[in-house]
Formats: sequence, C-alpha cells, structure tokens
Amino acid sequence: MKGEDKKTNRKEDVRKLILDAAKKLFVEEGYQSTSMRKIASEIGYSPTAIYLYYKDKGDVVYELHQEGFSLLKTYLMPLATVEAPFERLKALGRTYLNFAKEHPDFYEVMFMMKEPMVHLDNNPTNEMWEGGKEMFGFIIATIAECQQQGYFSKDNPQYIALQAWGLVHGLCSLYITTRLDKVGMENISELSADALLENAYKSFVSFVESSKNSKR
Amino acid sequence: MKGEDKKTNRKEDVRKLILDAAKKLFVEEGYQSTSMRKIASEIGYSPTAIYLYYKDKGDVVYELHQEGFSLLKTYLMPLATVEAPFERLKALGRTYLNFAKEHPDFYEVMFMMKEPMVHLDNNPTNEMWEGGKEMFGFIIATIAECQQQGYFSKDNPQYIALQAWGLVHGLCSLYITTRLDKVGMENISELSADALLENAYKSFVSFVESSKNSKR
DNA sequence: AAATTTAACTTAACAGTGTTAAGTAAATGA
DNA sequence: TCATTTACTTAACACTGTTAAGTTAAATTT
Repeated sequence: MKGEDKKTNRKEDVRKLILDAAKKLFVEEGYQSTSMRKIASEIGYSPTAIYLYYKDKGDVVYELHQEGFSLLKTYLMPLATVEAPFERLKALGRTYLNFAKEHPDFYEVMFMMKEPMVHLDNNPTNEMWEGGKEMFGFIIATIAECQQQGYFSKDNPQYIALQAWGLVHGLCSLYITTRLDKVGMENISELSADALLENAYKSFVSFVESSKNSKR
Repeated sequence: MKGEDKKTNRKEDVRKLILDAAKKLFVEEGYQSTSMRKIASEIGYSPTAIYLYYKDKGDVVYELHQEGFSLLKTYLMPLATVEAPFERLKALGRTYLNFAKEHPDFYEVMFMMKEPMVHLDNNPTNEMWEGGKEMFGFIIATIAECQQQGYFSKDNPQYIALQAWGLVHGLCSLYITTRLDKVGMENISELSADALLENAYKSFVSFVESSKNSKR
C-alpha cells in the first residue's frame, strides 16, 4: 500500500504545484491573462503536462473557485463568536463586502463567472456547489435567529436571506465591474464608488434596524 | 454636401449591417461564441473588413451594450404612466427582472461584463455610461417620490435607490449565472430558481410596504 | 477620354488561445 | 536484462483578435 500512497501523494503534490502557479498568476495578473501556457511556464512544465493532472482549464478554474471559498471561510470563521444574531448579521455583510473588495478576482470566480457552475453541471458528482450553499446556509441561519429577536418579517428565512445576499452581492458585483464609479460621477454629489457602497450598506442596515418589531 | 451625406450614410448602413449580424449571433449563440470571423461570414465579408467600421471587438460589444439599453427603454417607457410612485417602483422592479430573464445576453453585456466599461474608459468621450445613469436616475426619482408618500427613510434617495438596484441586480445576476439553481436544490423545500427569485422579490416588496411610515 | 487618386475591400500573416495525438526518456517490475 | 509503466515533451489542429500589405473598382481630376 505504501507504493500506492506514494503515487497518489506525488500526484497531489504536482496538482498543488500547478494550482499554486495558477493562483499566483490569477491574483497578480487577473483571470483574463491566466492561460494554460503561462501556468505551465511558471513551473517549468510544457503546457500539455497540466492535462495529466487536470481535465481542462475549467477544471483548474473550478479548483481556484474552491480556493476562494476556503479563503472566504477564514474571513467568516470569527463571526461564529458573535453572540447577538443581528450583530452577527451586520458583521457578515461587512465581511462579505470586505472580502469582495480585497479579493475581487476570487470574488469573480466564486460568484460572477459562469465557468465554475458549468463545470459542476458537467461533473455530476454528489457535491452541488458546496461552498456557496454553506455560505448561504449561514445567512439563512443567522436571519432565522434575527427573526426570533423581532427583526424582519415572519416570512420564510430563505427568502429574506436571499434578499440580503442579493443586495450585498449586487453591490459587490456593481463595484467590481466599475459600474458604481460610472453612476457615482457627475452626479452633483460626486460620490466615489467606495462612498456609495459604504453609504448604501449603512442605509440598508439602519433601514432593517428601524423596522424591528414592525411584524408586518 | 450631397456627396458627403451619401458617403456617411453608406458607412452607417454597413455599420448597421455588421451590428445586426453581431446581434443575431449574440442572441442566438451567446456572447462566448460570437467571434469577429463569424460576424464577418454572416454578412459575406472577410473578417478584417469589420475593422474598417469598428475599432476593435470591444467597440462592437459596446454598441451591442447600447442596443441593450435601447431595448430596456422600450420596457420601461410604459411605466411613466403609472401615477402612484410606489406602484411605479414595484412595476419597475418587476420589469427589470423580466428584462433580465427574457434577454440574459443583453443583461450580461449591460450590467455584468467588464468590457463595455473598459471601452468607456478608453474612449474618453463626454458620455459616461449614459444608459446606466439614466436608468439609475429613474430609480432615484421614483424613490424620492415614494419618500414623500411615507415610504423608506428620509435618507439620501441615491443610497436607497442603490439598495433597490443592488438587490434586484444581485438577484438577476445570481439567476443568470445559475447560482440560484445551485442554492435552491437539495434544500428540503426543493425550490426552483424561478420560485426563489419570485418569492424573494415579493418578500422584499412586502417588507418595504410594511415599513411605510415607520420613519426611523 | 485618360490618368490619378481614393474607397472598399481581401489575402496573408502574426501572436496568442485551449486541447489532442503521438513520441521519448527515465524509472520500475519481473 | 527485458518489458512495462510513469512522466513527461514535441508537433499539430482549430480556433481567437488584429495588423500590414495588396487588389480592384469606382470616383475625381486633368
């Protein structure tokens, strides 16, 4: 069995070598200019060598997408210690926004690009976008706790969670695609994208806060 | 002057010919497989002929993006007749969602892709994402009217409009990138993406409705 | 009417992309 | 030692956007 282990270990090592090179190019030069050939030359391999370890480019992009979710987890971990559910929810939104701003490339591959989802469809394994579902589940659970404290309506927490996620994701994706800049400028107030993002989020939080115990 | 006019008319005609071919491929085969070569062969030209009428691919994609905003306008025009501002706002959200579902490719190029924004940055004309700003302005104006009727807080309408846009855009982009499918399945309730979208939007509307005159 | 210029294209080519098939050299097993 | 597997590389295909140079016909000028 030792030989077997050694073999799979070796295989895993090279996979990691390739993935790390891909990640490096990805964060330094962006997705657009991360080609199979560049990844290969980064580790001194020929382009086709990658195909011995990954099925195709979609496969390595999917792994990158998974790396992104690992990174997001390290951002969200500390939130588990926040006792008050609404405080936790606010921090969740903040952290999500920060993650998107600090790692726009990862955010893109995780939440904006079609490729990783297509890869999931083509590889009908039992895992169905685990990372995304886990994060969404965290929002749902937190919302449900908030409801018990009088926040939001008594609606299905899934729907409310989707509103929250949709809003924050919407802001992040408009920010990343520079559309927040474009609507902010020349608008008398002359607000920067960052200021718009900040103010919109704050305004949303206080809107939810103010509607506590309205109970529809 | 007649010669001049004839010349520019001819030039405009061919530009339209190219753009229509691009649009056809765009809606029938999607952005991914709309290449300069396919556009050219669609109208019986050689690939390089396009470059006599458009600077580069980004240029024709930008025009496609403009076509999208023309189309969106035809969707939004009828809303001007809705007197009650909150009714108009609800209809605006609905219409926006419908547009995204009926024309996902146009929606992508208008609100999700980076290319058209890069094109704007590289062509420093006086127009700064006119279509986007006009639509966002429509939301702001409607929100402002809603505020006068006791809806929302007395916050800057720009911030509230951005929340609304962010939420609806977030839902649309999660829908288009099939992420709503992925989080909806296997979730006991087993909701389809369409049902999730629908319920989240309805829940949001009734949340805003219920908080009327809370006045923070 | 003839010569020249300009307009509207095409052909060939470059540099890049993802990907497959075939070939090679070294390590391993019998 | 010989055969086989492992781990790669080289060459090639079919694309992509794009540029430079060449062609052909129409318009303009002389």
